[in-house]
Amino acid sequence: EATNPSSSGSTHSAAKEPPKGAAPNAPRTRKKRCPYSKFQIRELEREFFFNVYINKEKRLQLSRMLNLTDRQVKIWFQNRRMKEKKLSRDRLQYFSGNPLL
Amino acid sequence: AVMILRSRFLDARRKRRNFNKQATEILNEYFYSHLSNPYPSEEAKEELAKKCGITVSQVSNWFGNKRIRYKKNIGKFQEEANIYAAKTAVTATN
DNA sequence: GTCATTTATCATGC
DNA sequence: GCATGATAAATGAC
Repeated sequence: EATNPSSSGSTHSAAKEPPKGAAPNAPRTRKKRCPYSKFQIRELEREFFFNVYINKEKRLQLSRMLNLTDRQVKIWFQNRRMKEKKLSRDRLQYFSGNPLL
Repeated sequence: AVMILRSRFLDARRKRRNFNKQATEILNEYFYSHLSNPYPSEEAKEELAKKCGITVSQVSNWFGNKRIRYKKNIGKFQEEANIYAAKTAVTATN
């Protein structure tokens, strides 16, 4: 559980980034989805528990600690808020709409 | 008792259960009759959900999976496409 | 920022 | 063993 199953611990450095300017042709390949490690998830969840919205300062700090880009951290918080909202909707429907089985 | 329900709810999300045949029929019917634009509106999703006895989120999941899996291998779904095309053709003539 | 979506991955059914 | 439904990263519209 301690180590990162995703190779090399870095989820972005090895990934493809748009060429710095060498190739004007831009077939910007979508970044391959890379599941985060347990450690990364735990730290992200820990910060999410404190505040659902993360400021830029803590975001940069977290991204360095977890070896993620600030963009990845930002998007993770966005997705996490959507997940929380969906969980609330499902809970509401589950406990109100159905008789207790 | 509440805790039992709560725990059951929490891990019930990824405990997959296949939809019944009738629900799959309804979803496929809509998908193949809107193959040029298989993106049901929010209202259409709600109606499909009610008819299928599932949630709107499940309808969205089904269409998301269906679109990409169809696009990724059209040939595999050709037979299925013909079946529902014929079915909608029959209902159209009636 | 939200939010529908694409894509890959996960977990289960059979 | 794949089919299938749900979830996790990533993108883009607005």
